[in-house]
Order: sequence, then structure tokens, then C-alpha cells
Amino acid sequence: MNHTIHTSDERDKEEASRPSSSLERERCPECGGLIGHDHPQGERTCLNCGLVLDENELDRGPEWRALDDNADERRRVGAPATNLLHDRGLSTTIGWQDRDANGRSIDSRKRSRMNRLRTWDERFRTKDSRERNLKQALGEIERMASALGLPKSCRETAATIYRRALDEDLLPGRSIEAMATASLYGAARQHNTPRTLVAFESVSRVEKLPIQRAYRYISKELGLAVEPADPVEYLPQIASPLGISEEAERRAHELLETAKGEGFLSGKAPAGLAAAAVYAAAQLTNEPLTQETVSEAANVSTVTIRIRYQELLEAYGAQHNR
DNA sequence: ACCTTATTCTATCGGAT
DNA sequence: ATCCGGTAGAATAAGGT
Repeated sequence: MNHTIHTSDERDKEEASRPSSSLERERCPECGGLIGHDHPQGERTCLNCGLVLDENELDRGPEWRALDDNADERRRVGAPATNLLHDRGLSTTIGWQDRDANGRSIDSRKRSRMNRLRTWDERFRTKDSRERNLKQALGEIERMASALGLPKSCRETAATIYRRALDEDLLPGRSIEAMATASLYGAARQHNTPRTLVAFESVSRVEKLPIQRAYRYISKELGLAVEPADPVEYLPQIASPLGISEEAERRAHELLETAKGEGFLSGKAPAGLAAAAVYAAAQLTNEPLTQETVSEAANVSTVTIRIRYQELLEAYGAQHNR
């Protein structure tokens, strides 16, 4: 987060170089995957590797315009509000230094008074059980997310989910840890950077079962819509590192669309379908591409590719024969 | 809270180009 | 020799009662 106060020339330069917003799909510079646009914070993350691009497209930082006469005092607000801190980072903490506002040290009587104030300040800020609950849960979310390498936007979502669960009184009777893990699990799925339950079990302090239960519970109560991803979304990130022709990629797309029309897609893993489509398309365009290669690029087993690609061709043939 | 179902993965083997 | 197709059994995730 950059809070530096820029000089006016720097600001002009920045505005001049800001790209006009483009609607076409962008590709990740790291892996060639699609860039998602749908995050509330405005981050754009790679759907494949989770790379976060320009984190603060919507800058919640300080505003640049001075609103009063004092031109040097442009900074009117503090750090951006975040859901990751239990008080959203908005509360004030009494400093630890025994100095007054002018930097002079204060006498011992005032000093002990300040100590008492600090004690009460701390008590009030974490005053009820909800706050303490949140504080602990958000700490856990943070810890697990970094252990699993989940992007910051994902942690924000997890924090938001947890807050909603807390607001809806879904927590009594369930462990904080399980709910926190479940929130993160759901958030990871919504951000297209899913991790297996086993992975969460390894970084969480609770077993897999309570996590699963907690997740089912909150996803039902909160209506967390994790819509199954469209296999088409996976196409480019699988196809581009393989260097197949435009023609093949187009046909892979076509195969998926016809299969979708025939209802062959429901319940199947989208990544597997996309991989199969790439392989099938390579066959149709006579490009040398082994199942093994596609399998590695897509992180899908060769078995799955085999089964799916036969179904895709079947669906394609079925439509072609009518 | 337990059980069921659908899907995918690992490992493996035989056949074909 | 490599690639492909099929199979068995375990694991995983989601749903139902």
C-alpha cells in the first residue's frame, strides 16, 4: 500500500500512463491463464496461478485533492479499510511512548494514568466475545492462507464470509477454527484457486470432517454460490503453453460448445473437459500432441483425458449426424 | 451423524504404430 | 520404443436420510 504524497508532476505522469480500461480478456504474464475481473476489491488475479495484478485498481488510499486551505495536508484518511482486521483497521490505539503530543516526556503521575487508559482501551476494543472470536478467526485465516499460498484478495473474501457467518449467528456450537477454515475453503473456490480439503486439513488445527460440515452449513445458510466453472475458461491456459494452432484452439472451443448443447458436461471436472477438448482438437487438426503432454499442462490424469475426449467426439458426432 | 453415489487418480498391462 | 486404450482399487467431494 503506497501512501506517499506525490508531487503534482508525478501525479500527472501517473494519470497519463494509466491505461484506458479494456474489456478484452487479458492473459497472465506468468502462465498465460485468463485474468479474472470479478473481485469486489478490484484486484485482478490470474485464474490459473493466482497471481494478483494491480492490487488497488480502486484505490481506497488517501485522496490527492486537498479539501481545505492547507495544501500540504492532502492526506485526509488513513489506511484503507480491510476486513482482515477484526475492527477493520479503523480503531485507534493509544501509543506506547510516554510522550505527549509534542514529543515531550510526561510526568510519572500522568504516566501511570496513561497505563490505565491503555489497559481499558485494549479491553474495550476487544470488548465482547464476538470481537475476540473474530480476532482469533481472522488470525487463523491469515495464517492458513499464507501457508497455502492463497492471494490476498482471497483472504479478504474469506474474512467477509466469516463476518457474515458471525452476523447470522451461525457459529454457536461450532469451533472457530473449523468455521474459519471453511470460510477460507469457500473463498478459495470462489476465487478459482481451490485447494483440496486435505490441504486445508494439513494447515488447520481441526480434522477434515468438521471442516466439511462447517462448509456445507455456511454455504447453505449463506447461499455461497460457487457456480461450476465453464470449461472454456480453462482452454487458453492449457492450450497456450502447448503451442497449438489457432485452428485447433477454435475447434476445442467448438467441441466444448456442442458437448454443452448435448448435455455431456454436467458433473464433470471443467479442467478435465478442457484438457480433453485440447487433445481432441489436436487430433482433428493432425497436430502431434500426446495425452501425456496435455495431462501435464492441465494437471489432469491421462485416464480422464481419454474418457472425456471420447465423449466429446461422441457428442460432436451425434450432432453432426443429424 | 452415517451412508451412498459420482468422479477422478494412481498403477498397471496389453496392443498398435 | 513410445503412445494409446482399458481396468481395478483407492481417494475425494457432494448429497441424502
